[in-house]
Amino acid sequence: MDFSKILTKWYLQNKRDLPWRNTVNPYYIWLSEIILQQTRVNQGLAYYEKFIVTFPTVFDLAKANENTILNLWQGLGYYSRARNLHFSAKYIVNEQDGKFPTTYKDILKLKGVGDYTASAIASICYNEPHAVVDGNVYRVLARYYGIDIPTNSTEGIKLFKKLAQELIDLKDPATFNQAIMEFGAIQCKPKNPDCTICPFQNSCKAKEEKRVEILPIKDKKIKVTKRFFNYIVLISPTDRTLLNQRKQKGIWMNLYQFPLIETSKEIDISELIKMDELHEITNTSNNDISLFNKKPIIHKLSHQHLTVKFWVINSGKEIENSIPISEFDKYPVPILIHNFAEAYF
DNA sequence: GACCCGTGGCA
DNA sequence: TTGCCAAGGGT
Repeated sequence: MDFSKILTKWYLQNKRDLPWRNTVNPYYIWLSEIILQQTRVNQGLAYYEKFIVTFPTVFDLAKANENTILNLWQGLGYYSRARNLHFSAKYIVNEQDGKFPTTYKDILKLKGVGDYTASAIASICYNEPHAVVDGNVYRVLARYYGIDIPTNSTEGIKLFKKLAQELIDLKDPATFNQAIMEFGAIQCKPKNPDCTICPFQNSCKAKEEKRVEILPIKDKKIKVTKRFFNYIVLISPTDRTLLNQRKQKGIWMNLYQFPLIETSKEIDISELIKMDELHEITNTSNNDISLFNKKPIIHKLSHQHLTVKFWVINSGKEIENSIPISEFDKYPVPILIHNFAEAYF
């Protein structure tokens, strides 16, 4: 039996029952694929269910406010996915008469859709034989063929796409694509795969050479920037607080947060009260300041380590442009801010 | 081509 | 505790 045959047989016996596997509606498949980018199935599942209930059609998604969409996306990370999803929904409705693109080439034009996602949608919904290459596929192929070319190098990206494209079952690309990803997720796992029950145990190059644990190779470690955040949580006598929207490019774009004072190192209260930025925010000589978290919160993002302090200030008077604390949940916020609010409010 | 973008699970 | 990595894509 060839690779595709063995793989498909394994898949039909071992696949999970996932909601997006019961439809070929391109809108639903698109939603699921965007949600699952760089995200584990278990983490994305609840978000998929929320989205299809809240936005049953692309028209519902297109006409929603961005805040509503970001609010539903809250906690999932990589928020540009949500902004691009909204942008593309509006494009489909306003410029394509609400009709989802039907070819790989046209699907690829959607913002937030790259080669992987276009291949997934085109194969699952329209039976186009474009091979998907995600983290699972890199791992399966690197091990099966014993390839130590870095998967994130230009050469690697090209090579693995070519290999996947050669292997794909032209008669049923949808099943092949989902099978190889599922195989990578369940059987050919990153750590401690049980090769004794693998259907490829007699043909896998990495198994033969005892290199399963070291493959695939990935080069370049990402540089992590350290930043120091001081959030100023103003509380008015009538239980109102101040939120700002992050408009600049960078992390958490378009999400909300408390007024932020960023410093080059950790600061204490004596340093804080000397800062002009603080007085611009409080609009008064400060009086009632307390630190919420005695030990700074270390919030780790893929490229940044944040050291965060929440400074709570009772303003003693009304706050301009403030919002009722009771309406806090209406605003999309980073999980860091959400966790603070959960604990404090 | 290099760098940026979140969050959570796991060993 | 730390590093890895997850159904990637944009700039």
